[in-house]
Amino acid sequence: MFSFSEENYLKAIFHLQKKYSGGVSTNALAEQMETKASSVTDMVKKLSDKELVKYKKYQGVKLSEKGKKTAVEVIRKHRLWEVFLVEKLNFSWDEVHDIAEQLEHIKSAKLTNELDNFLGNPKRDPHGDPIPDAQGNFRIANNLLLADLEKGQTGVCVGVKDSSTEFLRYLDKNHIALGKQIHIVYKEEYDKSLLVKIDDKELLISHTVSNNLFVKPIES
Amino acid sequence: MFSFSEENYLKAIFHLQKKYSGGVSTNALAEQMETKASSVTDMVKKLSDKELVKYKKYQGVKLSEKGKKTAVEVIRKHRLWEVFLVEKLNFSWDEVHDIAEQLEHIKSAKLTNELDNFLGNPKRDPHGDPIPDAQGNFRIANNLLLADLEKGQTGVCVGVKDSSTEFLRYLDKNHIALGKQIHIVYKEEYDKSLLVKIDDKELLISHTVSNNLFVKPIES
DNA sequence: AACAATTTTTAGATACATCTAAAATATATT
DNA sequence: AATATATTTTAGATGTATCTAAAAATTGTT
Ligand SMILES: [Mn+2]
Ligand SMILES: [Mn+2]
Ligand SMILES: [Mn+2]
Ligand SMILES: [Mn+2]
Repeated sequence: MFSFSEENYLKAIFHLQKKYSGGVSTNALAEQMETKASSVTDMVKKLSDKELVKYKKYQGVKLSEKGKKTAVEVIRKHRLWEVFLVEKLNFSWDEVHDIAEQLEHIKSAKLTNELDNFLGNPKRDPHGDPIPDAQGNFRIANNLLLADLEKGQTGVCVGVKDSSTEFLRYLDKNHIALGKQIHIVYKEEYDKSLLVKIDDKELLISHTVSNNLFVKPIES
Repeated sequence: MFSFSEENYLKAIFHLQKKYSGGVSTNALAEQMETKASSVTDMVKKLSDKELVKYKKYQGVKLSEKGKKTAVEVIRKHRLWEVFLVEKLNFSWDEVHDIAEQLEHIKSAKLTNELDNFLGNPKRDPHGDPIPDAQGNFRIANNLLLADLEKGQTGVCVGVKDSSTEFLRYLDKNHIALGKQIHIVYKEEYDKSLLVKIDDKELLISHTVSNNLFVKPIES
């Protein structure tokens, strides 16, 4: 099959395509992969030879159907393993990413699908990111950010956009977790900071934070 | 840490040391690793530089304490993952080895130890092989082979020496499994074949088979 | 349109793990 | 002890993934 490196590039291109829909630039990929542009060019040529991406010199890359399928399979494995680590092995949500980076490369369709069943076919990983099914379909969408809600609205926290250890620990510290209701008491126009109410306690959060929290608004 | 390749060599040396206690020869290692003697020499030099093995030209290799510790850690992971696959994910004992070959290289002490606890700290893997604890101690020994028992004796099947798919499927077909009692009705001196009784049914097995089954004799 | 700055590619090098073929060493046989 | 055979090592090559430095192409600015 494909090497770890190839799979990691495919995953990175998949994520960057959301932002750069006209084609992912060499530099953008280099930054994401924490490597040099020249290395990216080398790898992109190889992926192109294997028909995993469409690539024309100086014009960036896009995933082919085959490339997209492979990327989604890797993402599926990554997120299922994260659920396993948190649900079954007592890991906290800020500890699982690096291990999932390793586990996502294990090759066995049966393993992936049995793991999925064992975990009860979860639709989201511990950070609220959607888990594609065995056919590669994402069954839910992360729509709204907390920053998009208005004063008076309430949303249930369903995911995080930033899943860095730092952000996750900030959330833990302030008792913000997936499933919690967040009510917007006041929105400061100047810096877009929010005064919110969680578990009947008031908390002031910055736009940086509210812009990294996905919510599902509640009808009121 | 160490590369997959380095870890696989350490594991192979560990297993071969039982047979070649005076030092594992380059050719023996090459055969085990399914590679060329020249490749083995290259790798052995690298392992020696890293002080994982003791090596003198033309005299074979032995694991250092550090090398042995690393090998045992890899074996621990391999066998724990095999238990996980069989006990939790509905794999049969002849399907797990190749996947465990991948999973044994995942680097996370916490993962290994949490997995161990999750599985109830098993002492044996699905093939009856002993699983070392977090300190590297094997808590049980595979002592006797069925072929070593005499006419009239009974043993409980506790492990397999050969864990190839072919042998495991042969055992399944003949309803021989770990935990089963095997009584020796008659031993043919000419070819060492055995007439045994399992679940009150008689079965004729060859020396090849009886020499690959570990048993714990029952007092009678 | 010309020049400057940025981006991207190419050329050439390094490290790893492997190979083949040849040389060196050790072991077995007469 | 000399010779033949087997084992092991060395020398040199290949493929992958990475890097630095230089060249080429694109984009932005006067
Ligand atoms: Mn992750
Ligand atoms: Mn990865
Ligand atoms: Mn195994
Ligand atoms: Mn292995």
